[in-house]
Amino acid sequence: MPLDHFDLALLDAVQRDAGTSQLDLGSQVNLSSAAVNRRLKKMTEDGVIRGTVAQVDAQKLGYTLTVIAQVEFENERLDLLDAMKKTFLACPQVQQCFYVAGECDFVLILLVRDMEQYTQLTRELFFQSNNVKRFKTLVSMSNVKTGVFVPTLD
Amino acid sequence: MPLDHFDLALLDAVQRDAGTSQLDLGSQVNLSSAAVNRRLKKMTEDGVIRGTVAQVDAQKLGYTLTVIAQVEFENERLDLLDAMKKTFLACPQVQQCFYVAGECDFVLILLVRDMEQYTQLTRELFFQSNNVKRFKTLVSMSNVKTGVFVPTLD
DNA sequence: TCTGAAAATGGACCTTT
DNA sequence: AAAGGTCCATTTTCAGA
Repeated sequence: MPLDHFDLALLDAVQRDAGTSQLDLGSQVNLSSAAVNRRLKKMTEDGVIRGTVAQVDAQKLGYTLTVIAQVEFENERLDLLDAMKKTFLACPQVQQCFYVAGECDFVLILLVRDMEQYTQLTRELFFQSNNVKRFKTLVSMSNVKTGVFVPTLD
Repeated sequence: MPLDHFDLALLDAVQRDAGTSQLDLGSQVNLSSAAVNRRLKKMTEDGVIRGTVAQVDAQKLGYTLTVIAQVEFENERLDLLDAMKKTFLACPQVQQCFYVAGECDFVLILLVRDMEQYTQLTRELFFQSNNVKRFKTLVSMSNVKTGVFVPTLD
């Protein structure tokens, strides 16, 4: 599954705008629309392209607050961690979750309507389990850069 | 720009798979494809839908490491912070960046090929400016949840 | 809501290296 | 073989009746 510079250029383009027609993509990278079609199909089959999603403006849906939470656990037993992972995965307000090495165990990015919803969520997510030693809350004042763009050139 | 439950159901669906045809979306939410078309068009014009993007597998492009960096500044002058924002925005390996209140100033999510690339980046991003007091590095052992999904129902 | 034109997708087939 | 190009059928989009 080697990716040549055509593939990388296509990945760059569709990560910016997945709505671009294969004809337009073709003229951007100097390829016929059929070749573009084949390459996109192959990269999708290979799992390089996992899918296409719409990006929704969180503000406009009332999610005005982005919160970063760092959660440290009492007990790091694998089954307990797995249970926490499942809880986080199932919570729609948890937009992202990373399990990290070092001092804190999970880093969460949460999208909430207001502080009240956040405090409510901390009860459900953190205190329900009885396994959270402490957590730290960072409130984003400005979402400088967001998205899921993967570098293609460097 | 009031969003009814049809709109929310559509937003939910296109955030999961923007490739779904309007006909399919229609049968999912009990609407004709024409109605789906009109609603999607309107929400795009209103900026509720900001666009559609392809999700690429970072691992498959060789970006095997996700790093979370917390950066604290010496001097919080507005022009210096703006300069940092621009630097972070321009760096492809900085996937996300939040400016936060409280003890640390920026939280970054970085996608890097290996630790060497990260240490190289810290030099370029953090030490070039001469304005970074300290930074903390958290290495993600497991990207439990990623994406840009905005809750639609709750 | 239905109909139809324009556009986009995706496969078949042929050619080149 | 592997990959590109052209052509064509099918599907999808999207505006007007």
